[in-house]
Amino acid sequence: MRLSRESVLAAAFAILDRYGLADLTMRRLASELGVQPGGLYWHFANKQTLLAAMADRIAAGAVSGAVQPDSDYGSGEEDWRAELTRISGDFRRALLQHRDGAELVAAGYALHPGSGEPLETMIKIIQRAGLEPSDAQAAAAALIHFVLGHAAEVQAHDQLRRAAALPAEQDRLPDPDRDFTVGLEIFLDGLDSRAG
Amino acid sequence: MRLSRESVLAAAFAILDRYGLADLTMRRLASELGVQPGGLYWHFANKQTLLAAMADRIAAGAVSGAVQPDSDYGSGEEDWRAELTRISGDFRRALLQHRDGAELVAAGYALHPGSGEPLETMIKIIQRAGLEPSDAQAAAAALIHFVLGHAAEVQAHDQLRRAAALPAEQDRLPDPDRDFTVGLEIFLDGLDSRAG
DNA sequence: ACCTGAACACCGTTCAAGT
DNA sequence: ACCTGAACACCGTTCAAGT
Repeated sequence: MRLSRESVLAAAFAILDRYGLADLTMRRLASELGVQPGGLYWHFANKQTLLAAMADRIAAGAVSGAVQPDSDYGSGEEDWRAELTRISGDFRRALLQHRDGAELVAAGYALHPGSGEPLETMIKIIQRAGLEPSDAQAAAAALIHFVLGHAAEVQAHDQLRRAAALPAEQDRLPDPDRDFTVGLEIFLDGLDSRAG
Repeated sequence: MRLSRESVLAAAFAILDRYGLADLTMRRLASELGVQPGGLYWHFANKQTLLAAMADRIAAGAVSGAVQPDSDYGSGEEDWRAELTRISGDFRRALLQHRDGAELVAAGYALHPGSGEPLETMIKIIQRAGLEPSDAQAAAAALIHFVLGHAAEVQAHDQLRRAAALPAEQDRLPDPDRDFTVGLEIFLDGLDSRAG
């Protein structure tokens, strides 16, 4: 079978989901595709580029739902809160969709910060909430960092459970969903203070 | 010269600061110490253990300043805000002290979340501010995630500048210090809402 | 255009054997 | 107790050469 960027990406995601980021090596990926390691380098310049493409795909999946267009500006004064809640939840869900997704996206995020769709969207919404541009940018970055860190912690704990081969859902984190909600609400309340 | 946990750690920090986390390999560390790679494994079970020890040391350096003891409880009702500001700033400074410090601590943080001194201290302060324990835990985790993510972004940008060999302080991030302050203040305002 | 073969320069870790 | 020597089982990347 012929290779393509798409088939390489698909195989990469398959390895990621089944075995985790540590086992996603170029050699393993090649052997899974029935190809020599060097063959991959015709489609991706290097491993970093491949990982960045995966990260972009994960992050892009978080903003499928269209955001309130600017034309609907005056439709509601508190809509920014609902929109920020939704997009943060979507981003979190996208990260948790793939094993080690948060770590992968966080690594890629470092390379070209701002390429991430969620960030740009959040900045706009926060500006609409009443913050000036530089504050909105700082606030959006903070929100992204919270979501990434939260998801990374959840997935790190998943990995510990796997390693220890814990039988049941025993020592789960107390309540990750609630931790996320609480953290998000605190942040939104803070935004409210600064906007009002 | 005889090896020791301490001398190994010192050499590891020297490599970290001079060449970065990617160049901190067991083999390089061994050669820097004039020793065979296998020799390191008498002092540290594996690389992960060594990195965790480094992360602990960085994080521990952030809480050198003693925190308001519980006995001084009633000394001021808004002290939690100042204390949280100080400890967050200390933590951030500790992370930025060593090259790739945030990435290192974040990775170790995943292994035993809660071992970090800063987290425990923050939880106590936030409880003192009026949040119930489970909320305080979620809030402190969120704050840690923000600081870690912020510092990681700053250092990732440092690395990009190094790689590109940019001549001057040109394309610095707009203003990392301000971004940190803004993000922190938004979070503290949110805590205030929830506490009051 | 797309991939193979084969090499280069590395890794982390183990473990008998030495001192 | 502490380290050497030497191996094992890997890595990412390059690049002439094939098709």
